[in-house]
Amino acid sequence: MTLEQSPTAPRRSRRKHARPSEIIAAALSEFAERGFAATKLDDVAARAGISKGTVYLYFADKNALFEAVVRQELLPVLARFEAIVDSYQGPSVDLLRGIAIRFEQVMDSELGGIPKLVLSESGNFPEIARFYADEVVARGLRLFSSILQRGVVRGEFRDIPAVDLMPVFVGPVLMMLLWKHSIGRHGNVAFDHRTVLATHLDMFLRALAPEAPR
Amino acid sequence: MTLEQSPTAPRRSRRKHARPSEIIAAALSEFAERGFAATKLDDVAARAGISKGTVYLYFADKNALFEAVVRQELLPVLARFEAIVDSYQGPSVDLLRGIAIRFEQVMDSELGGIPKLVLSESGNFPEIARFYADEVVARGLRLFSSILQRGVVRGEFRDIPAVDLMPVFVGPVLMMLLWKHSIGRHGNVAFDHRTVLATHLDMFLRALAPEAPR
Amino acid sequence: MTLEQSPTAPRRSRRKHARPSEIIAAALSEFAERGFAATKLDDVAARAGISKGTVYLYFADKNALFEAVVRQELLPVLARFEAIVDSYQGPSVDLLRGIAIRFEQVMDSELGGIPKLVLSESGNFPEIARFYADEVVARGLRLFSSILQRGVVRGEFRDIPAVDLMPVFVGPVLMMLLWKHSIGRHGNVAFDHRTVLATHLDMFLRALAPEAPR
Amino acid sequence: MTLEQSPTAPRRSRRKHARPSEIIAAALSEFAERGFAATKLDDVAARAGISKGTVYLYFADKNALFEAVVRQELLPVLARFEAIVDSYQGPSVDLLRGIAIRFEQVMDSELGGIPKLVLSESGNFPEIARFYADEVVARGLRLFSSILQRGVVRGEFRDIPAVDLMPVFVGPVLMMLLWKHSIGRHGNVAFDHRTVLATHLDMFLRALAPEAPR
DNA sequence: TATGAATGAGTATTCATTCAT
DNA sequence: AATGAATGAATACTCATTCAT
Repeated sequence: MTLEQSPTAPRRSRRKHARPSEIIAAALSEFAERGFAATKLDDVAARAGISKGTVYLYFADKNALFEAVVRQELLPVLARFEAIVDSYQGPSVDLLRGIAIRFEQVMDSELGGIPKLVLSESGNFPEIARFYADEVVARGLRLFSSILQRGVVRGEFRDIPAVDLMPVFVGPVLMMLLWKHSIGRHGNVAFDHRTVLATHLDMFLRALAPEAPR
Repeated sequence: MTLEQSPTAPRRSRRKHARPSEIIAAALSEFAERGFAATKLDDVAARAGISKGTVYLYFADKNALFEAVVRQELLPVLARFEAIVDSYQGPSVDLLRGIAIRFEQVMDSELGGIPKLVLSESGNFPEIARFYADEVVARGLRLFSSILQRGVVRGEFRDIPAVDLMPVFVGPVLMMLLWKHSIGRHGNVAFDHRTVLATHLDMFLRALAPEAPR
Repeated sequence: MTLEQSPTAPRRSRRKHARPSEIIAAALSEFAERGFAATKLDDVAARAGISKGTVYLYFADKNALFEAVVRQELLPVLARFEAIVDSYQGPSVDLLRGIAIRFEQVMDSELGGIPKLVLSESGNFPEIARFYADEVVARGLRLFSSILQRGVVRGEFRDIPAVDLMPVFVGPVLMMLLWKHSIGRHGNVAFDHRTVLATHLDMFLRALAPEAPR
Repeated sequence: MTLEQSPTAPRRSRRKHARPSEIIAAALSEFAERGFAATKLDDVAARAGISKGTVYLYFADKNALFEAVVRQELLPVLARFEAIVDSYQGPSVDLLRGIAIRFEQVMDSELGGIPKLVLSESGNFPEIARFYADEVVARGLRLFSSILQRGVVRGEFRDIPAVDLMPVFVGPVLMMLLWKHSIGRHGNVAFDHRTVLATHLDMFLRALAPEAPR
């Protein structure tokens, strides 16, 4: 009888605060899988284990949910990246390697769906696109720029404008990310993350190294 | 009888044959802008200058139209690339440069929207994704591989597996492409195609060059 | 065989122009019966003999339909009243009687539901209320005022401000109208239009007559 | 023990008994403003200063609340009117004047919204309509009839059937009432209660007066 | 009693698809 | 061939009602 007081009993109140993020997580999966328009709130709710109406207790409408997904998931990641760079002491080459490795980790989480989402929906959500461009990409660019500066100062890197270099650095990583969340799931072409990114990093650092002195 | 020679008569029948591709072109623009689900056939028809019902004279349904867009637009481009590579004679470095430049041209055409489209919709169109992976990417990989081989044989390139290298080569190009067709339209971050891709090519070739002999 | 060309054949094109007013008529009935919020567009469509979607070909949404019902049905009636008054020549007493009789006719048509509707929904449709106040009531007041003036000039009526007198004249008529479209349909109290309004008119004219000279 | 004498303790239990009528008052305002279907129980609860769930402690459902609003608010008023008439001694003309004045007072209270409500919702609540017709209107008619009788007996009024006369007497009053609670809130037509009703009463009594003997 | 989180039936609205002209 | 009016299935969103706390 007393066993009925199982540890899951206070489900209601405990879940209350978890709800928004549970919903966001479910929504991210669905949006990334099908895109905004093709995602049914019914499915989001089902995946979150709640009913349709409950979604509306926490988000005004489908758009607001979408925006929450993009905004709330990305910023913490960026902040973590910035913290790492700020506190780092050793050689810039290792810093860049560390960043690349963490990128891979993000890629393997559900978070990896967000870039695909923003890309796909920027036509329908100009504000999200602007947010992403100004808050994520621009911030990422500053971060990348500071890493480069550091390397240049320390004589480890050639001095190339960060705006021109970032797409070169990010492009292959992003491509693998998108690949994994879209086409890569089907068909028979198999890229191997590890070796691709290792190759990329090797090439990138090799090409960034200062000219060998004669 | 003589009326048949009116100047408008031939225009009609001429258009008759152009219709499908006019519709495909219109559909590509709309799909790329909004995604499959959010695109209304009304808008496609309007953009093609015809009525909604007419679309159904040429395409069974919206899905068929989408598949036609992806299939019919891409294959000719690929074929052209293959022809170029097959007939090329000079140094591999120049070949790679030439490919990169043509890539940029594709990027600037409406065709650039297709990768974004396939990416976005692969969750909803597994067949398209498979088609793209197997017919486009795999074929592109073979092409890229043959260029690399050529360079290796001629002593111009280091010998690195094409599967690992292609994402490194394509990633930055694709990224600029996607950027241009999505986020880049909004916000204040401005990448410059020319310099980014020039930087990329320079870095790539530099890193691919054989080790300088001591 | 040739009989197939029955006179109902061109149903499609003939109805096209009739559709909006058919829908408005159906909507008036439903709105008047149940009120705006409780009316289902499905029911409106069914009553008009069309499908739900068709309503949206002619009206942007439920609100627009409601506004069309109120606006398009009332103005013609008002105009007819004004025309009658303008062209009338005889004694003002008879004019007033004529007006009252026509009022009764309106009452017996579906149009009678509109005042009830405007009344009921003025809280939710301030614009409709304003339109009704300024375009219908104010115009009616001017009309009533001109009739009164006429009578005063001709020595038939005492001189009482129209703003104060109109509710006295209209109130009983309106009450019978509302009664008929609402409570009167239920319960066991039976007012008889004819005698009530005859009594009203008699009382009104009697009270409006100039003091008998001593 | 002594804590029970805290000043807040009695307030609570005092309110406990007031709750239903507080809810009814709040509901009346909301129903009158928006109609039954468009009224949200959330808003009623908020206006009553309680939570939505609490409404269900006192009323089975929204319908029951609506019926309570109409039933419980009207009957006491009617009873008061009847008491006044029963105990009145003086001239019938003054009685009628007194009734009219009290009518005005009711008009200015929230109670004035009830007729509008019953009118608007009689289509959806036949029982309410029947109740109103049989319990309120019929009873009012009896009341009015007894006043008339009194006047006729005393030689103050002409003898006109009450069924025909009541709408003439009530119509203008009701119209001002409805006006105030609906259209009159918007637009620029301004009727002045006092003078309109004074005019009405004057006209009515003048027309009801017996023919002057020659 | 009182709360307010959760539910899901009910509706407005959209849009791919059909088909009479 | 081409049209565009008509359809109705599909889906976002609301809100009365329930119930664990």
